[in-house]
Amino acid sequence: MFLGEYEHSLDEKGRLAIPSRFREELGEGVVITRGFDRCLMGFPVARWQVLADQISNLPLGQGDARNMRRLLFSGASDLALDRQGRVLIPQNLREYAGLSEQVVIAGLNTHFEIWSSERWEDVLNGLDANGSAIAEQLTALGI
Amino acid sequence: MFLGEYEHSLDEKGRLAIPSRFREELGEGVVITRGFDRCLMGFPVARWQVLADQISNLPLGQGDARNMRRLLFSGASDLALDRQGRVLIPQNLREYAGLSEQVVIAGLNTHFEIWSSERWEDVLNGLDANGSAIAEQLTALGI
DNA sequence: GGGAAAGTGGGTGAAAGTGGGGAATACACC
DNA sequence: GGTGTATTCCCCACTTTCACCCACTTTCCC
Repeated sequence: MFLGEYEHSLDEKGRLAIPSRFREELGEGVVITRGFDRCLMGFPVARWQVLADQISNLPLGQGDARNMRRLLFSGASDLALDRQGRVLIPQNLREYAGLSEQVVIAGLNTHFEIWSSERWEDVLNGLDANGSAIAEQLTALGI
Repeated sequence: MFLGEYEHSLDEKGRLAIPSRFREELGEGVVITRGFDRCLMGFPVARWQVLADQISNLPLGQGDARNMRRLLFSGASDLALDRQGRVLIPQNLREYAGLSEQVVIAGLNTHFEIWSSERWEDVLNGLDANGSAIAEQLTALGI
């Protein structure tokens, strides 16, 4: 269960410390890939494999499915944490998500996302504006 | 069953004592999330997981649904109680709910809410003002 | 009134987050 | 083939934060 919002810094070498709460659930490795809306996604290896299988089984005929595969697989890399619990984010992924020094790591229950601080601010601000829509969706779930 | 209204204080370290009546029902852990109207919500872990699964099953394709998940899960936190029955409220949640020293914890049967004392006052006053409207809604429900 | 439990405050050692040095490897270039 | 640069993966070290423990005061209940 990945929960919470963490503001960490990307050092000069491009390393990012994974929140300690996440490390246990990740075990040895983590798969980082491109996500939607110019963020990166991180998965435990086991979950990634399930997801990868599902995507691979989508019909080749659908354009959306093809693009989904391009997004997910071409950017994916299986990374190990160093003794300090950090991973080296590949440069192409850093560029994709526009990561600079300040980075936000956000838990999303089954996986987590990595954002540049500025973009993350925008996401949160955009949500405030749509607060009522969220309330409605939650009500539909019986909360 | 979470019932009652408790006024507790948030200490300098951001810790909040959970009312002892609630502790048994929470067991070891509690999940605190952003709630509506700038309060925080607290759930027993088991109940939270039911909600989390429902939300996680929303379609990934919709931008709104993605953003809703980001708001909910990034604003959630799985916390353990210390031996004194307290939890450390993460700073981003403290800010969201505007918590200062005086805090109100209100039972809502299935979960509980955490308010800054000032805001809680406003809520109660609002109830006075809108009492009749609320009564009408209850009547509509056959209560 | 006495005892237990709840709420509050604070100290301390461990762990998290951060920065950087240096060896090993890969790569391009001369 | 040799050299120089860049990258990556190890360490180690520092600062800050947090989790844990202990102690005090107040409240509640018998």
